[in-house]
Parts: sequence; structure tokens; C-alpha cells
Amino acid sequence: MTSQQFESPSLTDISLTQLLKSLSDPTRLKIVQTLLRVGTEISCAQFETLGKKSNLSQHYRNLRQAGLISIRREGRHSYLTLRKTDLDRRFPGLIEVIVKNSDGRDD
Amino acid sequence: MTSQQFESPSLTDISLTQLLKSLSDPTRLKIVQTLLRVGTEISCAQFETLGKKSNLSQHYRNLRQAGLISIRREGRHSYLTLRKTDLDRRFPGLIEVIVKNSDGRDD
DNA sequence: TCAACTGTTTAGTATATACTAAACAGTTGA
DNA sequence: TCAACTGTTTAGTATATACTAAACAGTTGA
Repeated sequence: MTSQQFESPSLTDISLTQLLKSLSDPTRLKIVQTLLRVGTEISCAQFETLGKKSNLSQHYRNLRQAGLISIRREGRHSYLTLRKTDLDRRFPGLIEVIVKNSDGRDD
Repeated sequence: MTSQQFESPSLTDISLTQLLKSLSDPTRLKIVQTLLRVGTEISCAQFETLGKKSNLSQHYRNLRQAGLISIRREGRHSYLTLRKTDLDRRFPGLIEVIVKNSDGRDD
């Protein structure tokens, strides 16, 4: 029995419509955009400008459940990673195109 | 004053997040998938297998307001067209990749 | 030991969404 | 003329969503 808290769906359980719905929120799209750009994991603290902690935490969970990110807890901190390899395998080219088309736009 | 009924947003008013939200519904995604595949306008009657007329009509409006399709009325019939040229100009490659990644999946 | 810290979860709320059923509007053809 | 036809709009409802505030849980360091 693995921990439920930070569990992400497996590759084949990632649904396109759930993924699109997750990315249809501007805050979540910005988070994914940042994660893709930096290419490494990022501490949640980096996203504090995007809103209140409790709200962001719920966005993280949404992104995780949609299969977009994984979350690693270390001490008091949480670190987010874009599941790029998995996403590229399941939906080739999708994340790149979406994020590229979101650059420089508000929403 | 042009008719409101079938008005679509102009190219620059198409928002990425609105577009993603519109496509995050399985019924609407199937409609767009079909429109992209055939490449021509399609009568609404072709989509009757996807649900009830009143519900579909509301999906058409959603797609139109998101900038994805235009609707032409002729007699008793309505015809839908994917705004492919506009979409390709505003979000290069996006529609193709999304639809390609939805092929052969339920959602 | 324990207060401060970081992030998550829960409760509550206002709004958006997807749907059905029924009313409606315009078109067609006998 | 008018009933059948095609699709849209409206009313109503059940559920989902995004958010805030407060409670909570685990970690850290003095």
C-alpha cells in the first residue's frame, strides 16, 4: 500500500480531456509553463506570487491528479516536477505546443 | 449592427484557456475532431449520435464563443466549420496536436 | 520542548457547467 | 395555409469548480 497523498495516475490513466481541463485554468497553466521552462523540479514557494497557499495547494493536487506533475515532499517543503517523459510518451508534442502558445499572453 | 446569433470572436480575441476549456469536454472534442478530419463544413444533423439536439446546440455555441467554429444557417439547417485558418494563425500547430492525440481514445 | 514554519485539508460559499424538457422561431412543402 | 421539420433558447436542476478562511499535520531549530 503506497501513500495516497502524492500518488499520480499511471501513464495510461492520463486522460486528454482531464489534462485539457486542468490546463484551462490560467494559474495552473502558468505553473506548467514555468515547470517546462526551467526543466527541473521547483519548490512550491516559487509560486507564491500566483495566489494564496491553500488555493495553490489545491491547484497542485489538480495538476497531479490530471497526471501533469508529481509532487515530492522533503521536510517542510514540497517540490513539483512536470511529468515530461510520461506526457511526451502519451501525448507526443502536446505540452510543448500548448505552453509555446501560452507564452506572452495573459490567459 | 451585425447579427449576434452566429457571431464569432475575432482572431485576437480567442483565448488559449477558453479554447482549452471548450475542448476539455468529450462531446465538443469529438465535434472538433470530426470537423478537422473532414476539412469541410458539416450539417448539425451529422452529430445527432452525440446527444440531444438542445444539448448539442449549446455545445455549438460554446465552440463558437471559444473561437473554434463558425456557424452558417441555411434554411432549416445549420452548418459548422472549424476556423482552421484563424486557429493556425493564432495557435500554430495546436489544434492538430490536440486532435491527433485524441484519436482512438474515449476521452 | 515548543513556537515558528511550510504546505495540506476541510468547511463553506458563490459561480460555472452540463444536462433535460419544454417553449420558441424560422423554413419547407403539400 | 399550416403542419412537420430543424435547430435555438429558456427554465430548472444537479454537480463541479475556484476561492477564502480556518484548522490541521509534520518539520525545524533555538
